[in-house]
Amino acid sequence: MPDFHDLAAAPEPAPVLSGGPQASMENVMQDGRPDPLSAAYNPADVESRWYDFWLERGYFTARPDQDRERFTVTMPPPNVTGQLTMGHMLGESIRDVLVRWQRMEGKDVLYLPGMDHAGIATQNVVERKLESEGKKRQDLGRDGFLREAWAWKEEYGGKILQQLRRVGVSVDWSRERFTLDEGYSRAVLLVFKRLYEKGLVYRGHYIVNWCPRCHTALSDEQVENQEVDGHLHFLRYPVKDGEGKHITVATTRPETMLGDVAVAVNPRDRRFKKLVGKTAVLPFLRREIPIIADDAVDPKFGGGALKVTPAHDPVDLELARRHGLQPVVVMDTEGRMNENAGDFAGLDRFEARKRVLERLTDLGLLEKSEPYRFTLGVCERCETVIEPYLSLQWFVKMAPLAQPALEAARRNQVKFFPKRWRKVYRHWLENVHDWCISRQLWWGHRIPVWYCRKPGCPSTAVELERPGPCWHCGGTDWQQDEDVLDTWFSSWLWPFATLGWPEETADLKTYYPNQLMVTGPDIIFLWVARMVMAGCECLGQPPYPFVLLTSIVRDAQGQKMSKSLGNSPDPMDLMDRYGADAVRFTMVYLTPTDQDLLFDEKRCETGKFFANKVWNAARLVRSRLGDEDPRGVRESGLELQLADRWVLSRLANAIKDTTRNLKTSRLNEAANTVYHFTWHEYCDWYLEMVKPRWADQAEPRDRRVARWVAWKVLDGILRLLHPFMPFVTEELWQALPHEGESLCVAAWPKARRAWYDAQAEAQVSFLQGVVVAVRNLRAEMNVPAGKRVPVVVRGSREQLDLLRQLTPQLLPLARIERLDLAYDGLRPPVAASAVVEGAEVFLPLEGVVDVESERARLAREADRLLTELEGTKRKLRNQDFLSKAKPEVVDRERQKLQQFEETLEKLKRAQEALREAPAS
RNA sequence: GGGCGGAUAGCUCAGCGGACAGAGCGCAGCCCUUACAAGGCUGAGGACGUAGGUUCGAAUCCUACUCCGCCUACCA
Repeated sequence: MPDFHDLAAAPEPAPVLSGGPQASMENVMQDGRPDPLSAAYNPADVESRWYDFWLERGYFTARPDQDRERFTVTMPPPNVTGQLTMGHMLGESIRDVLVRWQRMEGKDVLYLPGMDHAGIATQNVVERKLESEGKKRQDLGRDGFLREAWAWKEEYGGKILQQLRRVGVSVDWSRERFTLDEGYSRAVLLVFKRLYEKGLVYRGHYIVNWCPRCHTALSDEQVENQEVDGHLHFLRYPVKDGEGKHITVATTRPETMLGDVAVAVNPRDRRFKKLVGKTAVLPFLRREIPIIADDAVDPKFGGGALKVTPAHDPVDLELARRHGLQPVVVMDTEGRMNENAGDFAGLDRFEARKRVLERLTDLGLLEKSEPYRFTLGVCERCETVIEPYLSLQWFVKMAPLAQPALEAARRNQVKFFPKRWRKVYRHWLENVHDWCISRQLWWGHRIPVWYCRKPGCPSTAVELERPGPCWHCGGTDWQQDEDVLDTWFSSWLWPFATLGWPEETADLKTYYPNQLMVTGPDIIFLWVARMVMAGCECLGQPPYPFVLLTSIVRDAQGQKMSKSLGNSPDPMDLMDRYGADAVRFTMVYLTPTDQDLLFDEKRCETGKFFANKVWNAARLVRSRLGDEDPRGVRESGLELQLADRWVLSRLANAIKDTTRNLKTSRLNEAANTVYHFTWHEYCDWYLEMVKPRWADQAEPRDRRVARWVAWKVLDGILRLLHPFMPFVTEELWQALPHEGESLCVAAWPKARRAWYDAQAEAQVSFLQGVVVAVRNLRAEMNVPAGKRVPVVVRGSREQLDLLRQLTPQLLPLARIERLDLAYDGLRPPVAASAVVEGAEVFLPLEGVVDVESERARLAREADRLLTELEGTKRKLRNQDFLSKAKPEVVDRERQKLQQFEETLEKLKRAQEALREAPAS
């Protein structure tokens, strides 16, 4: 077995189950020794054991010095404030499946973990903590607060990473990164500086999304849109010298009228022709504001006139700038009306809205209020209503950065799976707005911009360190910008800043670009697109060639799982109750390729029961292996039986399908393939068929074959399953004869060409048909489950020979007492019967069976077949079908016809035979 | 307003041009058969959202519609 890691010095693996100290179960193996594998699988017991073992052996540590193909994936860094969610659980399961699979394929794997400092979220948490102590961040000052935040990070920050260990993620902890650690911070500041120098970072007064509760600006992507039922209010502004005339504007935010500087109408709107150029008088403040004409005004909306509030609306700001109008800010950073709001100063914006409406009503200036449905922006962190707010902020000019990112996708240098997300990505990049990156917070990367404080000196320096003397005035009194950078301004560097960039580290050279990104489609804009932009900008190539977008986890009602809704189970609790393997497997097994995952925790039983099934299959094989060591056995020297050839062929197919599904990112299909093969082929059929060959009285040479095949296939199953269920598979693999020291570095199985055996598959499929037919007849005829029955089969010589060969293995499968093969062509006089691939299976009645019900059953069966037959005949009578359909399709139809006719013929004879039978 | 998904068994999904439409869970019946009751066997259950069209043939391709979900947008 190839050994992919430099582990020559590693000692033998701990004999965990091979008679280890925990072997305390009462089960006894055939040879009388106690069996350490308990009858019921206990995940907690097993799962606590292996993670440290893997870590100690360094299996997860990437080795860039080795000459192997590499496979690099970075973990989307969870927030330091984080709690493991079901979304993480899914993402981590998927990533770890792929990573473990690639490791078993022999690649040099780097799965890099880390955390995000999560500016707003963390600052909120720390502020809340201070609040509970009766303190505010301002009391501590900036440095004091940061000390507090770091202390908090040290204490709680790694909690989610601890939780991830529980999941079993095979990450390289030696390369763990934090977006606020020293080297990483340097990379962030450097990118800011470089973009500034290229003119792609600029500072300016614009309308930003302001959260009055978090006291900071947000990017567009950090605002969530909610549909709300509100009102559209129609306000009347008196026209100066208008002889009592008014102009009516419509708004959902009446309080912003206090910041109005104009009323705008569409220049082509005849209704207002005479008013353009006149002056309106703003109620309360008596401010005289011009009535202007601008194309941006939609004459069909509201009354056709737009109130212009440049300090509180982006469209209005642009419009005002076109007309040289000065904005008036009427709110403070808390969302309260400020001194420009006249009598309303000091009121909260919503209170002010109420009062404005009341007083307008009193003055007869509120024309009407109509119910109106519109979208409202709320802060993604605290759900506070966002206030569009004019302020001085830093921005990234996005269009130039977007071009290479678009190009990369166009050239397929970045591919998306499922494909449709590419469109989403492209659409966003094509319409991207500039990115507001300054945040009025303390926790984060402080903006590396310095302003000379000498009065009148205009110097601004962008430097990672405090600059030397001012080149303009010679002063040294620099004031650093108070703001920090948006968290995503650091996250977008994740695929390479984690590898040491901007230093030319060995890691960077080896592991950039990464091979894969696995994340949720909800952060394509926020993160994925930006990472591609940053990768192209900083390293000249995209950070990874492939993005796998996972399902979003929702509850059974389709609602997104979230803490606030309380509809998300705690993954830790699930793992306690079902086992980490079970939850992992279930998530992957359930996740649809291109849809959200509606999750119900009860589904974890699928994984739990499956783990138990595998556990027990291994227990069986292990006990029947006796003291035989199958490892030395040469496959070529074995005389394989039909069942052996069949199961090896099925294994080959399972390996092929699982591997293909992993390659094409159909993880659920991959899980499904292993599940089905293990349970419904290996366990249900092979292990059942092989049991008689293990018996004491069985022929020793063949017993050896049966043992070897059972072991070999199980070994293959454990390998295939390991990425999905790392703990239980390692436990079992160690407990069975194995080569190498850990399953997680064992080779991914290869399907041997010689294993494929179409003939064996066809033959076993026939035998299964016979068994199922007998079971079916028994059930239909209400034969008591425990009763053994005689069975007679008529059929071709080949069919009968096949049955004869396998008779001993077949009998227990259908509780058959005696299998009579009618080489003489005789049929039992009175029997229930079924047809399998042309062969007739008889369950002689002999009082066991009710003749009437068998007649009815046969009639039903014949009826059904007749319908089929008719359909086929109809097709074959159709000239168009015969001439236009593909020849092989026509041919298949002819075969069907023949088969139906034969079967029907046999059913009829069975019916005739019963007609002569005495009623029971 | 634009865009994207979805609609198939009670539930969650697979099938995406040719044989009575499949799986898992759930349900019903029978079984504690010495790996597993976290198990085994058997079974019931479906106008493939609606209406048209293309085709020898449609759950599958096209068009329209209905209903759900998501994303996006400077009609205030």
